[in-house]
Amino acid sequence: MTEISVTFEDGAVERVPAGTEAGEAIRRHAERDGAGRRRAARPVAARLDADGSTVVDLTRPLVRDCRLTPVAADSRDGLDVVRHSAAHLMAQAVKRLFPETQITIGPVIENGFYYDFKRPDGFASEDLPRIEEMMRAIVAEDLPVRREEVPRDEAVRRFREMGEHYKVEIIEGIPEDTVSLYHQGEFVDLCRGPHVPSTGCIPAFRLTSVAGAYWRGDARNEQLQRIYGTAWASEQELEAYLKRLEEAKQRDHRRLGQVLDLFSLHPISPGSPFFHPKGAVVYNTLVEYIRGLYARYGYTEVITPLVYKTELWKTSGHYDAFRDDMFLMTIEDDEYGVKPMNCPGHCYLFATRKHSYRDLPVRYADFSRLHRFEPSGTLAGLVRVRSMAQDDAHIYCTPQQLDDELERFIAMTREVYGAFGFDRVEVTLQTRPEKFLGRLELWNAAEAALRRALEQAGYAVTVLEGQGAFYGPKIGFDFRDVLERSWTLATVQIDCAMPERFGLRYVTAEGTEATPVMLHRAVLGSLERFIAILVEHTAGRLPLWLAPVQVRVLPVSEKAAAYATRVAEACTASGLRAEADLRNEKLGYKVREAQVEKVPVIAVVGEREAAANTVAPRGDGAPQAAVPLEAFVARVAGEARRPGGVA
RNA sequence: GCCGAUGUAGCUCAGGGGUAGAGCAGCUGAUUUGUAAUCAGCAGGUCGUCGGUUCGACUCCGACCAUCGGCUCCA
Repeated sequence: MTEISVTFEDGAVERVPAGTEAGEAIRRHAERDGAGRRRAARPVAARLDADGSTVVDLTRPLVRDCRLTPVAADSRDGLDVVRHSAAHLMAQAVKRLFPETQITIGPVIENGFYYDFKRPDGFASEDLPRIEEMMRAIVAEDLPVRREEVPRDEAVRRFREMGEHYKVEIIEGIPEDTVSLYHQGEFVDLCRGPHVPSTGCIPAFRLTSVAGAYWRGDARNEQLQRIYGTAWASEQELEAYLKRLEEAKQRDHRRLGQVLDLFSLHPISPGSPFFHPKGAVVYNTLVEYIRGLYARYGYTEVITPLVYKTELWKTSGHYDAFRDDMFLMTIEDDEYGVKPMNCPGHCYLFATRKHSYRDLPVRYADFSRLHRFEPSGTLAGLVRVRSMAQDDAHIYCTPQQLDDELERFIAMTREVYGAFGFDRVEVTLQTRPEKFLGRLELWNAAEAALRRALEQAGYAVTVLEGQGAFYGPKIGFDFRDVLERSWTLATVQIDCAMPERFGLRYVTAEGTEATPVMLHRAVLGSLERFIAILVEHTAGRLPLWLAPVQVRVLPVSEKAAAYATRVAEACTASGLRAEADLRNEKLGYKVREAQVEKVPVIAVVGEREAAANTVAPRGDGAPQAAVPLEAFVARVAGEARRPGGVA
């Protein structure tokens, strides 16, 4: 029998007969290197370098010389394998408990996996513990997992016999002539693999939720039942993950929004937040901040109607695309709508007078409230609402000014992200979708301009083909928060349709008329969503300049009440949002409450401070030495200055 | 909109076919407090809404509404 050489990471070379399984080769190597065996966790798969760096089953026969690296369960690749195998494990358990169920697909996702099933009665949450129990039983059986390669027609025939019609459909769509199947006990699934060598190698998992999902992700197709699960290399890691989820819940803006008394939602207007006084402070302070920047970046603010005849959106093209998602009403035989966006209104505003190239660029900023009839099932806190406002603006300029305008916008975005300390930003370029308005050459020029601007700004860009708006391509600035979620905040879009559809013109230097270039742009995006993201990112500890209450003065007893009031007034006189907590409570109680409400500056005053005209600040959870009142006010007022002011 | 779950006092939650309970918050009083919860008393609920079953429904059934987790969508 011919022998082959298997080279390991440590340089050791193992001579084994051709056809030896990868797992066997790893075992031999580990036996020779006792320390290594102790060091390396039990592998769940192997990386076969000579074969295109692919991760393969431990049961894969080695046929030629190769480099082989064990893949441990707790490695990135290993977790993928474990999770994929957990998905198969779940499908097997489901088939045992509910044989009438058809299996479809079951991929790995971040932190876990899911499997989509077709079952006439669907699944209830109570089914999950039963399925989990069966999964544990199958783990205990430690069934070997076996890979089999079969001709595609053969696979189709077998799955058809099993009544797995979705699998048949999937296999029929595979171009290759041979497909791989994975067996474990009585269960067989179409799969590329790799998988763990046996069902006993799936260390820790939990089923988390049931959901509906559409076959092939298309709402026109029938609905399947999706079961989500999470799987880890050990029980400890599973527990740690579940704990992280709990902690994320503590930062949820819906919870904090209540604790901090920022906003509430009421069934009387679903998806339309009520901003409480404190929430309104945050909201308005953000608007004032952006207004301050507009003064420097050359925007002019406008105020435009909330309600228009629908003719407006028939012209813009929105009516066709979004009619069902608008608040519409008929009055005196005319159909009206509440505006879901500002752009068409701004086009009318632009057309109220004749423009010269000398007027351009025109930059209309608008903080109007917008209303969109978002489907009921999609509403979520401040993140997905029916009533919202953006730091919206539309720029009309000449083609020659376009590059400068894009550069100016990127500069403003950078300034804002810098002010919030958002340093993890990814940029996407979203190109022409299948359904689009406007001329192709405009689209091509617009996409080129956006590319140019991003290159100029030095961004590494991810291109999302076909993800642009129907009227133009866009750039998205995605911010990744502390919970590793990505949010598109700023966006700029070049409009390839509206200027022509609204017949917008300006007079050129040559005395001829031309169509202006139109940009749509926002930096914060929706104020509602921005507030939600900021609250979660900061765990409710908003930056001082945004905090609804910046200073709370706590008198030690009633004897210091008058002085506490004086301190709060001194703060207010310096432009700070300050209040004195004069309630008849012990100091510890008031401190606790101020901490829970995340008031950034706590100032304790007792008889000592009153006598010395000082305050005792409480920084990061600990009391500090008393400082003179004036110095305290000056320091806090300085730190609370809104960013972006003219120096 | 679709699938699954939840809905009891302002908030967090317990209860269960015979017409509701706690803690916190609120109010009143006592306490005058030195850095994360002082004590006592009082008050507070058509048990999400509507309909059905029942002698009787907050509890069982149905529809609807809202919220949560997903799917689709997101100008």
